Amino acid sequence: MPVTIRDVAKRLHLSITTVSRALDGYDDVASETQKEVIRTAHEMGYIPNRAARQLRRRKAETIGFIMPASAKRIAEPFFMEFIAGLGDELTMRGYDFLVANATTHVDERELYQRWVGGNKVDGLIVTRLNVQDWRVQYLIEQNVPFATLERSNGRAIYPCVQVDGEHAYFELLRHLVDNGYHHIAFIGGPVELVNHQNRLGWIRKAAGELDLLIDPAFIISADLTSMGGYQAAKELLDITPRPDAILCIDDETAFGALHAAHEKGLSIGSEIGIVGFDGTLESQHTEPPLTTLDIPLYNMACRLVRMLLKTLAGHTQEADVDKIIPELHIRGSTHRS
Amino acid sequence: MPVTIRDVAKRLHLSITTVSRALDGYDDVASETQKEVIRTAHEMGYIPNRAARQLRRRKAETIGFIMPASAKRIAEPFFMEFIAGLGDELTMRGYDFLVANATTHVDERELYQRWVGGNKVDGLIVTRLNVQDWRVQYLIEQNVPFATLERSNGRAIYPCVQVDGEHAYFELLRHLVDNGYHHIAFIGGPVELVNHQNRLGWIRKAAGELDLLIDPAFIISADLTSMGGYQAAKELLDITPRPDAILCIDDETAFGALHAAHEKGLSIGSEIGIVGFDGTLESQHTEPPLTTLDIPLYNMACRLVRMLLKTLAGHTQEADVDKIIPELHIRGSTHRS
DNA sequence: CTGAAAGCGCTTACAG
DNA sequence: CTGAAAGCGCTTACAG
Repeated sequence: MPVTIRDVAKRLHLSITTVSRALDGYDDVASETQKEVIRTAHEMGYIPNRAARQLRRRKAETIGFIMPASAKRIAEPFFMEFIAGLGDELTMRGYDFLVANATTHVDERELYQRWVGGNKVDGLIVTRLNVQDWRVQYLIEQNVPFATLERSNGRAIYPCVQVDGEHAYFELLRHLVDNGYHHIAFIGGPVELVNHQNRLGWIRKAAGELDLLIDPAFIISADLTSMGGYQAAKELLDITPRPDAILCIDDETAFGALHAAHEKGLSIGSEIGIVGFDGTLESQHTEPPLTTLDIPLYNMACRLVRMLLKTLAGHTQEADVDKIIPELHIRGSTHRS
Repeated sequence: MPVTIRDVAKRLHLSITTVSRALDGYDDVASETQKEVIRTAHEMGYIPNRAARQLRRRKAETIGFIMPASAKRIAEPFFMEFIAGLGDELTMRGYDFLVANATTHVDERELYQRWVGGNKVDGLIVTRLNVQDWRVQYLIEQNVPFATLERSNGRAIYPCVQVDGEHAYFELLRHLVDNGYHHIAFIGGPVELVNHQNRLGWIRKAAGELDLLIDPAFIISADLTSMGGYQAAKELLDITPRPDAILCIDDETAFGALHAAHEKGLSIGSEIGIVGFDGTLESQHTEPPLTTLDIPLYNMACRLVRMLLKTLAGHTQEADVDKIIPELHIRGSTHRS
């Protein structure tokens, strides 16, 4: 039987009201009393029952994250790094972190409804946004706070962290051109993905400025997995004449592309350049190490949490938007020696 | 304002008692009434408030998983695959899944206390067990149900999934010998890890049966990350004469070892063999693809959940132990052509 | 500065 | 078969 506030009160001959207030740091409690209460509670191993507190306060002190259904596997380095950031920041602030992923049995929409309807979470973090995103709409309708990685279209205001890759892609393309790569291909994800459109847009813009033509046949969609990247790259490499540089929407896709290029017997870094996005730790250890645009995923996740909690606390000024500039890491996969 | 059980009762001119019972499928409710209630509740978008239910039932309907502090990063493919399995199985069964990881600010023990003391979880999943494991002790003391991946020493009974790699390692070593590898090295993890001891034990046993000597200098510990594997492998490869095959405690470590071998200019698969453990999806796409012992992490996680829920339901017979036999996947990293 | 009391939304003996 | 009532462990106006 866990220790309750009543036990603590009894021991001190106080009312539960006072104990509760002392523990919560109200200033209308004698500081002598407060000290006593805190000490005794600690001694007795009192830990507030969360369910009771939630019920009474009508707050869950919990933030949720639902793996986007588009994610074939949660196991992508991207998500783990991101989730680690969310979890750490939330834990540190005394919040709980609820995670779920859609399955064949339970779909994404149902999960949102469960959590929102059941008052299980005070807010949500949403990633992998689509240009039109029903999740954003739903949460706005339900009046549930959330923060997102990237933004969908529309003028709704909500806190988000956005990547601005324009300059980084320009740098990347200039590096590629300097190293003799001229026939650029792109393996993206589903086209409705904000990340797909943005990254492709930046590539096109940079290509324009550098007078590079991008063959439309060299723009292709995969599913953000290494297997998808592998298959897409195989297709690209079968085209004649074939591209000499493949930019991938993320590192995971690039891992598969590396594999395909090796299989074709191409010398990566001289005959073919391959580039990822995210700067995952794994990208340092591929053969050859992967050129990538590095974004601080862990920190981005922490920032999202902070933004969301700020919103919950009601300190919402206008739209809270954080811009992240990716950093170009040039490695062996694009380096003609 | 969300719909409560009271709203549903009012609408139907019933008491909340009856509504509650109808929804829970008690058999002392007229089946006519029950149908009505269920239909109306659904129509009105009623979703039970979890906090209230938890408080009343004194159950959280939540299972927790705390990332072991020994994990440098949650971002390891191993954990993601595992967590995906836990999450899917729990979500499917209507349970919530709480995740946390220790940080510099909040230590592992504190997290356990928070969850157990605060009644936040009904049970826990524990991984990466040590030979002596305080978590197991603590949970037994607190009388909190849990299930583990691998077992610590001692005779306590609790449900667990265990890998039995004896045969698979024998097969692996025979394959290595057949391919001309004779100087075996092992990059493990912290020595107190059950996985470290078991895997090394199986390797030693198989080596004995095949009359291979293992140089003690070739047994070395890293930290289960690719960076750790990279550094450890560099050290191993500097020894003269150097090992010609490196078995790693997991795939992640092996990724780093591959990198180190490439850097040294060794031809992997002919001059040096490298082997992982886990069979992560990433292992298919390394250069060369990685020989590994494949275990069905996702399924193992699902099984653990089922075992744990069975325990919660009180169907605990004797010790519930599942044995997993790894499958040897021979790939280019150990294949002399 | 402290306490008695109401109530968050459920579940569950108990009575009828 | 149905309902009135107690209570899970807290928080928080309100009174003193």
